[in-house]
Amino acid sequence: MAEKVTSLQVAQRAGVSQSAVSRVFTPGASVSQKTQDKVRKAAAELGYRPNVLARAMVSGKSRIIGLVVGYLDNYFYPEALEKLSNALQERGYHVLIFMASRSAGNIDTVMEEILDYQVDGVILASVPMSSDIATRCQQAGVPVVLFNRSQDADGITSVTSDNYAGGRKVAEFLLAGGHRRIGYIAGWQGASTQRDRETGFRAALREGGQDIVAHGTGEFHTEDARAAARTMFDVSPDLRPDAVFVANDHMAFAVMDVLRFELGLRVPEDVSVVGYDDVPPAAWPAYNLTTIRQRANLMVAETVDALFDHIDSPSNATPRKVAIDGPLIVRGSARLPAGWALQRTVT
Amino acid sequence: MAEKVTSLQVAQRAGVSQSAVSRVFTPGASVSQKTQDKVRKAAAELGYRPNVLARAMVSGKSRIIGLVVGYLDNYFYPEALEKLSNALQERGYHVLIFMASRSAGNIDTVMEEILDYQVDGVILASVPMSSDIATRCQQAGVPVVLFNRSQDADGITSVTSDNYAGGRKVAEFLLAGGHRRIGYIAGWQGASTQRDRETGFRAALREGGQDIVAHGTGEFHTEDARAAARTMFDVSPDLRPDAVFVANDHMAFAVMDVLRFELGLRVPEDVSVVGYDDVPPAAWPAYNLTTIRQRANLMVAETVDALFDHIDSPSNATPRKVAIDGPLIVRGSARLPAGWALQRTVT
DNA sequence: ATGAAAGCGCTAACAA
DNA sequence: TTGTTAGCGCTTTCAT
Repeated sequence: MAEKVTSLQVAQRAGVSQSAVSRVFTPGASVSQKTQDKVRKAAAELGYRPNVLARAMVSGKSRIIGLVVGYLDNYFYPEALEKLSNALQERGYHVLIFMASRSAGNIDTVMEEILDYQVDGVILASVPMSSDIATRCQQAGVPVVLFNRSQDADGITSVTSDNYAGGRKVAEFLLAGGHRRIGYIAGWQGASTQRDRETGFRAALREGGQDIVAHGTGEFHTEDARAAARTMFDVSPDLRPDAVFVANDHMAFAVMDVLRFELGLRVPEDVSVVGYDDVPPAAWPAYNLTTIRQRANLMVAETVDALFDHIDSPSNATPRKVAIDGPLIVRGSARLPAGWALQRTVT
Repeated sequence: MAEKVTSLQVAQRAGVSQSAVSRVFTPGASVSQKTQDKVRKAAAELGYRPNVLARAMVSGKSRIIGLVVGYLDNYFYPEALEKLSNALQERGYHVLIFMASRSAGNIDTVMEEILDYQVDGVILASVPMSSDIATRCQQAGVPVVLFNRSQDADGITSVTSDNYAGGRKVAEFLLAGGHRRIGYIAGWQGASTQRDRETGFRAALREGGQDIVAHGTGEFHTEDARAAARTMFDVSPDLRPDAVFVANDHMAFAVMDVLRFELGLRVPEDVSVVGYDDVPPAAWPAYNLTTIRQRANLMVAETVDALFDHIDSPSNATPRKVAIDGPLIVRGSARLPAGWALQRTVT
């Protein structure tokens, strides 16, 4: 069991001062090649590695980013988390996870904990009360960026897909497909993603001379979505919507299941279904869901960029709101407008 | 923007020594009620919170657990991660994520990084080369536990489901269902989970007087599983297996898709399919997959227990290998043996 | 370019 | 119970 090796030990073995060792392991320091070599050799022999925590104490930079996440059952988040973590790792940072779920105590506890760790920045994803947390982090001088959620008023940086535009695209697609009775199953109203998707959707619908004929709320949860689907579709055929836009894929799967397996309806022959996110199961043949793609790679890149802008420039980085356009991925769950080609998606 | 508040400032405002403040925030310390009150009041007024990093430096305990994970696309892992993180949070610890994926540099880099952070313990999940890493951590004096993976030889603690028993259960179920041509689609051979599942499966099959008639390898990846399914089932009907056990759900979905949507076979009428893990999509009606449940809650609890045993007792905690039995969840993807009841699963 | 010295914010003996 | 005193391992002036 290798004992802890300190810079002092390396210094002694190399016959230099302790600060020399520190310099060798500090990117922009001034050390002679000779010292460099001696130190590196000694360090290698001893298996020395700088202690990140000690460095953090004196430098004030922990190289830790706090990621606060509410839940991972929407499969967009595991994907985002993986990419986020990878991107941060490449920059020499690491992700410290904070679950802000129902089970884990209240949000205030999480807030205090995250500050205790002296994180260099915070990313908030799928977190209820995002705005409160964000504000408190900023007050504490910790850069924050909201991932896949936005905040209207204040100057908080956020990265989302262009949910308004996405909602519009779905409406236009459904309109073009000749649908006359269009329904909408919403997510949690507290989320900007939900609100923007719905706003864009309804705006484009109205421009096409229609409006939604049915509205349900799934709260982004499977069970609620299921219930909403039953209420919306378990009615006489002439009252039944011929298409439904579901605020995210996670709920759309549940809705499709109710439609096909509980109500015996065919998708898309009887009802067209469109989702949002393009999580992996959307491409699975059993669902083959038409949906708006959230470009996780781009969203992550923008998030990391924005975060480091704030970290690198103590105060003069201006808050930004990035909305990334995502394409409509046309699969088989919605009737195709005349002239539209079915998109073969490689999974 | 609140400035950093130190224990010294709190001490001055409360009119006590700095160590008094420290004691107030140290669980098992001896402080009078009077001091306690004064300090807490001053701390509240100043918005003071102990600096975890400083504490870590002197105490040698960072309250950080390193979680090394290879990928999150098998949906068993996001679930596990969420539960793990919650369980650790309850104990005052937090999870620092290290992605050991293809993209992120080699495993050695990850190893060094994880040690740099002075983590109190390491959990390895779905990581290639687990054994190497585990050994190196132990050498560095950092407790390790393998999650959902085991190591035969050495004394490394691991927590898995009882994969051998699980494999047996599947075989017995298939045998009871009257299947005569049973196939197996394997996961990555480097994983103990794969090996144990296959070993148990074949052992029970042999006891029933059969053996697998077809074997494919999916490597735990969707695409490979798809290819394996094509090879195995795109043959003349008399050569075709009438049942297949797929080493995990993630691959089983892909196999079912190939069977139904590419080859036009009915499940379970033409082919019975059984998976392993019981991830959420297995319960979705579109798949309705019969599978062995990995009890994530129990596995997480055991993992955390084992880890803290090692953390709390520097050296005399004995390595353990926990294998948690998981039930067969009978759904509709496999033909029911006479007398077996279909299990209604609440999703 | 290098060493000496002063802490970063805290805990842990040690006295009192 | 309390205050005083050492450091934890490192970065960072400040001299040299």
